[in-house]
Amino acid sequence: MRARYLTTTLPYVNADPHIGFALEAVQADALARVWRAAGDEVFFSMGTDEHGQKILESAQKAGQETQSYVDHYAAEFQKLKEALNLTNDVFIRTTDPTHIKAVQEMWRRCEAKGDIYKKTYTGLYCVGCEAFKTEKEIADGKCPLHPTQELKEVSEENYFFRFSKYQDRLLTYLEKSEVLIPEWRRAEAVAFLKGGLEDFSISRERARLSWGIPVPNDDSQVMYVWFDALTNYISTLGWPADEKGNFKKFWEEGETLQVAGKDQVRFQSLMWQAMLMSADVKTTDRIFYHGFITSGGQKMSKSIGNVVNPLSTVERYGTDALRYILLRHVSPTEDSDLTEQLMYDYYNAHLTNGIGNLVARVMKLAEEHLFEPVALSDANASPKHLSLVGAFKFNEAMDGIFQMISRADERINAEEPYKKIKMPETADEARLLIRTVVQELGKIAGELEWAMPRTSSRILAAIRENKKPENLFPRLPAPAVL
RNA sequence: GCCGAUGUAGUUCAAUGGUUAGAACGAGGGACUCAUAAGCCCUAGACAGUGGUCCGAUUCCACUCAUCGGCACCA
Repeated sequence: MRARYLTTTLPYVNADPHIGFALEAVQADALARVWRAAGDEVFFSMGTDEHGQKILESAQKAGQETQSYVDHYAAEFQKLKEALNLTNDVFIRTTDPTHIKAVQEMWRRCEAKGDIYKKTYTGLYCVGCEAFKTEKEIADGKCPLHPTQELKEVSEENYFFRFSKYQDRLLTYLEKSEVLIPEWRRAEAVAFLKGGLEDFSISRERARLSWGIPVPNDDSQVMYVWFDALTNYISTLGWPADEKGNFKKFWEEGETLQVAGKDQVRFQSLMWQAMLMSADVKTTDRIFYHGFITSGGQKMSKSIGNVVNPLSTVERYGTDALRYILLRHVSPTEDSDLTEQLMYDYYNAHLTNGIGNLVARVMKLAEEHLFEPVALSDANASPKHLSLVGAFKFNEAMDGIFQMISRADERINAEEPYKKIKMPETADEARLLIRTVVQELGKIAGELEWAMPRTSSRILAAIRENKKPENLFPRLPAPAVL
């Protein structure tokens, strides 16, 4: 048994939960469940990133107080826990007082190391947006949102983090195996490092951006979101006070794993690790980067109308159906496509016709012909499947489980217990066969716990009661054609 | 433009330097009936393009094209 720390990234709460984040959450949850099943002690953290310019703007646009705006969205993201049946132990919000204190302590430590200094930052400022614009945001030298106004070159004093100082140590960090998964993403991080690191700004003038964590001993500045948000990975454990000892147990002495999207390499594997080095905190052991979900071969966007919303998908298909789709039909590390039609096909072919129908046919036979429930030996996932999940091969583990379902169906067809039960001379043989397939079903249920927990327990309950349950995955009407 | 990843049947994926490139969904056909008109069996169907290395390439290399990510202050 060992202590294992697991976290997703914190989604930025200026929009509804994205299916890509649901993927990240479900992958992390699968890992947490598999580890617990193996006897490990797991600390699984999730949360929301709630500070910064974009959120302030979104709140203003919505005509809401910033705090109540973020409260609303934090609640939306917490709904995911129920909707996806997630087993995260904590939900950290970057507006939590304990997080704010932790970030300020992080700041003090980095400052004490001489890694925080003040410098004049000059950028192009759009008066209309009341914000600095990055090069990418500027078209033809103008802000696309306010093309009639000239951008102003504005300077302000900000604090900077001495990122450049950590170039060599980061290179060394990246040499360790499995710090980046998949391994080939390392090249990207190394290339970034070798391009030379620039110190990054970690504060803004409070006059321009009020929605942030105050900089210690400087009321005129608030922290920029990066410094704030990244610190959540340890503030969630109670760092620095660590009254419950979770930080020591799970971060310092345990194994740490972060799950993030493939666009996060720079932030998670470089900037965050440099901050940890500066604060003399252990770096993250492993960071797993998942791929993106596209829809119809394109990035999801409201204007295209191809957005797959996780909450409405759960409403239509159910929690375990979405978990199933994300774990089996989405590649762990490559981009994958999901459309209404694809999800409907997966649901029908494998859940309704597959596991759902198998449970119905087996339990009907059992209910009618067995005199007592079949006793199950402990239903646990097989080591083979557990290790596949532990190696982030969620889809391969799922393939293995669904092969067991096919084999059970094949067996029933081949051995025909439903026919043999009707003839007195083969009735006993039929009952034995039925017991065997019920046992097989129990095994399948045990295998499914980490992936489809409710389905797993419903199957086990049906076996215990020796009763055919309500259809697990009812047949649904086809989706409207787009 | 540079770096990395991906490109395999209608669709979603897999494998492999060498006999017939696997599977699932969908499609067509068949025998059955315990089950959610489900399940089972059979059939048809593919290696992005060009060039190279090699006795032999889908697999290795180069280039082209397409998609995605990165190339720093949007997280």
